[in-house]
Amino acid sequence: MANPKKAQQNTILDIAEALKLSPATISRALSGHPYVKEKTKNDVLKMAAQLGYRRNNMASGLRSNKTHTIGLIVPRISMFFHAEVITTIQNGLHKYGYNLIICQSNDSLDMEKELAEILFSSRVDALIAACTLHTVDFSHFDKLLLNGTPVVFYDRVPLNEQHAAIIKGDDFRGGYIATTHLIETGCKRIAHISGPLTSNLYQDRSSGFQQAMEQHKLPVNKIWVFHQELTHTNAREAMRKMFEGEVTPDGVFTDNDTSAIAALEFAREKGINVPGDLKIIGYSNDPRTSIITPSITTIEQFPDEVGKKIVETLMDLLKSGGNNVDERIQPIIIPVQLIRRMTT
Amino acid sequence: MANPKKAQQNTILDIAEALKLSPATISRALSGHPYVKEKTKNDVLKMAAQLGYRRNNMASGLRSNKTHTIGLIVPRISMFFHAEVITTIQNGLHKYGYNLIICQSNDSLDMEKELAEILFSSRVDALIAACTLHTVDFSHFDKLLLNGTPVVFYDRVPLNEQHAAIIKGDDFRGGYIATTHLIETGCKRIAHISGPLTSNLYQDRSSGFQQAMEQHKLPVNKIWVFHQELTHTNAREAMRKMFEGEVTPDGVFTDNDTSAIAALEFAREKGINVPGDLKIIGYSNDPRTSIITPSITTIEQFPDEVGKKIVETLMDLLKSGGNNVDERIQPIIIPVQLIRRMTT
DNA sequence: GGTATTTATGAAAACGTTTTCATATTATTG
DNA sequence: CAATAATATGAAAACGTTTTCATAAATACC
Repeated sequence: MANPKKAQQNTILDIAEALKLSPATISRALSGHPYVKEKTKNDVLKMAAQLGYRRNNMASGLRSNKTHTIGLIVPRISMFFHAEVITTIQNGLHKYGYNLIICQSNDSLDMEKELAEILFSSRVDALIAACTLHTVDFSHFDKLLLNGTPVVFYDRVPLNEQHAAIIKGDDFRGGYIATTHLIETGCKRIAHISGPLTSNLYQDRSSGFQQAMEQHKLPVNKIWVFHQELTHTNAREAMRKMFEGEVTPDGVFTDNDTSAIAALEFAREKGINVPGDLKIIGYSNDPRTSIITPSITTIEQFPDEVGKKIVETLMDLLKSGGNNVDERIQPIIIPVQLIRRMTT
Repeated sequence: MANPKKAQQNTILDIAEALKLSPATISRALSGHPYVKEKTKNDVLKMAAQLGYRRNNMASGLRSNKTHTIGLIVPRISMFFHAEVITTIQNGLHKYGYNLIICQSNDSLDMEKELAEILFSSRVDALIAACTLHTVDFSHFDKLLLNGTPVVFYDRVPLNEQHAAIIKGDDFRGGYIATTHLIETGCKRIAHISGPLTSNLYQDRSSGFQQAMEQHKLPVNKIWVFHQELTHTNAREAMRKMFEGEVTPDGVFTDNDTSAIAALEFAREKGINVPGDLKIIGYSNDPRTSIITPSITTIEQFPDEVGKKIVETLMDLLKSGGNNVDERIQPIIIPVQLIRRMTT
């Protein structure tokens, strides 16, 4: 068992002393510098293992200005989409020898700002961020960018960012195909439970919704369009309001699956036949949508693809060392797909 | 917008120069040292803000040997229980000025070992770990402990660790009350779909199961007891095997909710009446269990409490600076609770 | 009013690496 | 075989803080 008396850690100097070599050579041997004799290298590696040596990342990072660490800011890791993206990113980065510091903003703008500062303080080599719903001004990321630190935004992204990479789902198309699907399955009176328009996500999905409605010459009933935080209770409340009216919707498109679940539960309780009298479509393909009865039609966002693209982009940016930053980086759009289930 | 030309960062020396003070004073002013004039402190703070100064954590950490960063190793962040625990930990630590590096082992022992090394390299002030199912030997954490770095294990924990703190749910009692509940609702032929016995979790839940059965003088049918990775397909396969036989179970206790869901789906497909002919109880109170029809009875583990206790314990350990390590730290057991739903 | 104490600051060392520069050794070339 | 190039190593500076030690200024005490 471990002896918890504070033990001083072995450093590069201990290896140097043991082998009668200079610390410089040890450093080179450990980091695979070409100009170091094969034998020396082996000796060093062996001695390092023997002494249980482990590089001190702070010393290394301070001197070399590289931390091999990448920061990630995300609203909530418990959201299915994000959990998947994060896992893909982490596994991807690991292959390149990078570590990930995962931080949650809890969808609070203040927290997001603070986390950006903290990650800057930690001198992460790059930053990945999925912003808050309320993030309209993205200037708290400027310090990183100014410093030449690559920043990749995904999901909730800035609209006019010159220097950061942007990766997002095709939200316009998502909104469009969801709405079109409702129309094609016979809906005439379609409601839209959407998120706040401060976020590009809901702007785009709303535009998609609008365009599909227009194209099929269907009127958009304004009191059936909600822009609100996409919580279970908010969605329920929206449903309650709509079904108080004389004319009620025969289709509901919600911008996330939690709201779709709430809508379905409301319908079940009120004895509204789904999909007979009311069709429901959600967004994100949360595992819960396939488990509930009836299972919910939704939009798949391919978190895996998003994650992969983020890693790929990041590696490019890190390799180019902030050289190609002058050319405006084009946003990358990941396609979406309709997953048809029993609610439509 | 940000100018991406590599800009050198402002340091403590820039502030010192601007104010004609020494770097030492700046450092003291910024870290709230008592012996610094109020006016000086204000000047420094103002100038720091003006220059957009942010402490370099690597330099700071290297010198002071404190990183204000805590490492977390977890099998998967997407597991509901862990996501909740992590969120509580992160929010809790944030209040004390600590940051969290979240790492996933993907339930791979090799990865867990590597992550422990990496986090040691980063000289985290402490480590929190929920181990792999296959972690039997915990010696890869010894280097941290040897170095005086506090380690807190939770969920999947070592059994004979002298120096680390241990926080776990009451798995024995969980197994016991789940089984007892099945018995009390009339089950006579109870199956147990459990995880591998390498992990304390499933050892304890199995013991609870055994004891409840014995106490009620019910026989344990060995071919109805499974120890396997708790995946959807494994659980399905177990169900298939059991329901091939002549005598079939009238109650199934599964050690996680994914398996319970699989069992329920199997029953639905085969037209087995739940809870009439078969009762099912899961473990963890995953949100999916309350959404599925019929909703699944399960065991609540109070991830929030676990998270809070972890933070509390950690802060104690960090305050005491590894002084009270000689007294064996007692494991902390968090109570569990039966959540009765429609499958029993 | 002199001594002791507290408060406030600076100079310089220290943390553990990496890297530049210099130099020594070995290999290659004509 | 001399001259050049490539390989291999070491000395010392550097990264940006914190902290120890020293000292100066202000305050308290008898």
